[in-house]
Amino acid sequence: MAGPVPEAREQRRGGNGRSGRDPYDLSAVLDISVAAFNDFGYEATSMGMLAERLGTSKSAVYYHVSGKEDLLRLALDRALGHLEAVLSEPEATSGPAEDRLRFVLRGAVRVLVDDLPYVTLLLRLRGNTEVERTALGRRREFDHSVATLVDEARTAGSLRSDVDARTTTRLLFGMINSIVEWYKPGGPLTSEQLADDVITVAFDGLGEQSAR
Amino acid sequence: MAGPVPEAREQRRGGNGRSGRDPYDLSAVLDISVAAFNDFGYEATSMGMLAERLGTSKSAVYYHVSGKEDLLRLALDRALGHLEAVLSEPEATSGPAEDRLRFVLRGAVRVLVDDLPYVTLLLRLRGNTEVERTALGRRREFDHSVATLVDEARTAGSLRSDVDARTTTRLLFGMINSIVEWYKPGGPLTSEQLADDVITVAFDGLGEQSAR
DNA sequence: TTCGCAACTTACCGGGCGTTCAGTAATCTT
DNA sequence: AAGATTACTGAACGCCCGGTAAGTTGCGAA
Repeated sequence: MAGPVPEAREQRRGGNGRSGRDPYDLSAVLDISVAAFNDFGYEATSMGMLAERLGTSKSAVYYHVSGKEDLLRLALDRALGHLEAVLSEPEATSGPAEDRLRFVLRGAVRVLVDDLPYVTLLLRLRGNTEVERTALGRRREFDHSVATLVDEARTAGSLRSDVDARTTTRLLFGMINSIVEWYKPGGPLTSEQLADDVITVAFDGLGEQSAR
Repeated sequence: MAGPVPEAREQRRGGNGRSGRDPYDLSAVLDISVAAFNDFGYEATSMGMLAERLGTSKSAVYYHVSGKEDLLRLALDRALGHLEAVLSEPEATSGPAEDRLRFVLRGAVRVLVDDLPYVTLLLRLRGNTEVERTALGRRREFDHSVATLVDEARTAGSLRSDVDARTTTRLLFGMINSIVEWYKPGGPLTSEQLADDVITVAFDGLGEQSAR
């Protein structure tokens, strides 16, 4: 339970940095911090624990970031940036509503898996500070965009209309977001296969296969 | 942002207690504490904040419970007890696998809604302390029981078999558990209607209605 | 009228938290 | 070789946390 995590040293800059002292760079500090935040929860993770995992001192961390909250802000920016990028891709902005919806869902699963720790952190926010509330606002905007897509697909007749649209969207997100709680990269289930499964279950349900 | 929450006083024992001083009883303290834990997160909620919401002092809280962790343990016991009770009901233990699965899912949604704050707290645990790890163990056992049910329904041919059983179960739980993040009791959506919607979407999917 | 107990209140404690700061060694620049 | 810069170290700071000890109040019982 003590001492630096093995990967910590390997995530240092190595020989390609300007210094021969093998220092940390920001992204290595961020990676390890986010992992710790997810293990213990953001509030329950102390700067001392971060330092221990990084194999340095508390004050060394302050050379790279301005504080604990800054670390959180950087991490959330990354997760949100990548999620929002999905909505900007051409396949998300033109074509039949159902196709755009499927593309965005697939993209969301991809980002979720590629940036798993970062998105995990985002999805567990409680909104205690201004940084958290800002991030939650951006997340709500993303959700809203997808909800609009669901609405359009419903109107176009691609989605069932006997269940409330808002409920539909939320159950859909619930399913997708839950991935962060159990998906382990490197396991037998690839991210592509996972995305396929999500789309299949979401659109066709768990019941025995129909002819669709 | 300061002072006791209005409901605090109304949740006191009133005239039916033994004392005429209108004291708190344990369940009122628990209700308000769990609400605070959900608002701020368990770690981020201090005993001082709880006292403020209850309209008393920190040490008054210690008259009712032995500490912060005790409060957590009591709350988690309640949520887990009610969830486990669903599995013990006769409709969950006999009959066709698909019927038993539908009954348990419906029951889980019912408990989730009836004990919303308590189950919310349970679903957000990180396992930092022994109390949390014990609760997570019981929750895993519950999940495992439902996973077994899913397996049986698959074997009986009631569920699709082109998606991995483990993935199926997890997406199913993801959908159901997400309810705690958005369902507001007293709104237009009743808990019965919600349970119907969950079962419908889970089994038949979001796609346009088939003939099933 | 006094007693006894439930239900507190006020005052406090040690400890860990996030953060700061002065100093320093190693390295790059000139 | 000298100076500037990078990347730290170690010791402290003040604050607030969970928890406690001791005294006080209000009310029912005798």
